[in-house]
Amino acid sequence: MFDSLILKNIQKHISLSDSEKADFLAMLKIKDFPKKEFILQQGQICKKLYFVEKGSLRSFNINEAGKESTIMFAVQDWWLTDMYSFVNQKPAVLSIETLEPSCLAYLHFDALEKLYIKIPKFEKFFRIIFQNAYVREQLRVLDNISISTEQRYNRFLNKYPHIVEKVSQKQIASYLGVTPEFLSSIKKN
Amino acid sequence: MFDSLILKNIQKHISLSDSEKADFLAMLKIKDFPKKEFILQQGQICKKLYFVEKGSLRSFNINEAGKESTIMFAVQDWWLTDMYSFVNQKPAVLSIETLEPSCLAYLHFDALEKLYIKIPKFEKFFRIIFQNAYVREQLRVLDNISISTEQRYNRFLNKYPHIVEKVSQKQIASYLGVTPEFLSSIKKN
DNA sequence: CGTCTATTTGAATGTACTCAAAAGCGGTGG
DNA sequence: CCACCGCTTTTGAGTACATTCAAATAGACG
Repeated sequence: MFDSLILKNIQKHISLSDSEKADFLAMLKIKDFPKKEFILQQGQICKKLYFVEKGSLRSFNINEAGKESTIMFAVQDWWLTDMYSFVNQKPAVLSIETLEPSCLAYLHFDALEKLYIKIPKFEKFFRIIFQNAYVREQLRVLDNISISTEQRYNRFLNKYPHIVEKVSQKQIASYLGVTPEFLSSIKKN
Repeated sequence: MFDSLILKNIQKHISLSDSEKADFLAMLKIKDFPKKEFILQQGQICKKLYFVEKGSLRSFNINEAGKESTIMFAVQDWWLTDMYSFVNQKPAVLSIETLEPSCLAYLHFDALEKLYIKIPKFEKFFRIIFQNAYVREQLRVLDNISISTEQRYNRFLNKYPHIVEKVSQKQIASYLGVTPEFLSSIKKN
């Protein structure tokens, strides 16, 4: 069987028989989105868990004061959703938009629940995915509270070179939690 | 069968037969620790996943500049470890110490691996635990980059009243990522 | 009671934001 | 292909937020 990118991603952590692959793919949907398309709007209930087959996206929050904060960028081979909204089925904290024309595979909330029952190995798969996501966010918290903005900017450049290519300075600033003006002044030095 | 706190915690998300409980408990160890005892030192390989039966703990990092940053506080009914070190079996980023005399249940890394195989339901359990932990950390990142220190302090007080009772101002400051002097000046207003 | 640490206070300094304006850049339509 | 428009990036001045350092006060604990 030809393995799409998402099957390769899954098989980094669990192995699947051909019939399991078929069952999984039957639940999966694939769709193309143009540039700057919103796939989730803050306040909606998030029903889908996305995987980036191609392209790039950004999830972000706009607070009461109107301040925009980028939570994550996602490029090819990344999973993405508003996890808070998805797992609790409560209004989304985040909006998600494409940064360029993108192809997304996704599982509906109900499909994932069925998948966990039909192929319990997926519990393991997502246990590992969430475990890694938890570690990643915890290390980001540590960066946020322990080092200077300049250091965090440099770490971002080193850690995510593929993302840097695709996003604006303004968006990086909103990921770091500083103003574009201040990030600009950092670069000068 | 009498259900200890940890069994109750687990059965919030999965149900266990008496024999499964017995298997699980056979892998679990329980130990008392005095106040201010280190259960993990930054740099060590973290071999254990802890559950707080009683007491309270703090995980924190000290960076090259000597700055101490609190990553989390854990009270009764919380799971705790250096997840980065535990899952990757690499040197710990964090130290963990008791804030008061505490009773901890814990699973050794190898025991947990066996547990996943023997009772696959635990994949589901920890999938949910890590999913929630991921959401929690992501929301903390959002707070860190989007709102003022004063607002974050107030949210901390509201969100974790049981923790506030047990920790010093200095430790809260290091959780928020500000100096104790500055937190003191915030309180004055 | 004495010691050690936490907390408060204040002055000086550095970090980051706000606001406004200019310069740069990319996409679109003529 | 060029001119224009809108958005991003830069620059700078003024202000607000946060740290550093030092010293005084208050609490915790043996």
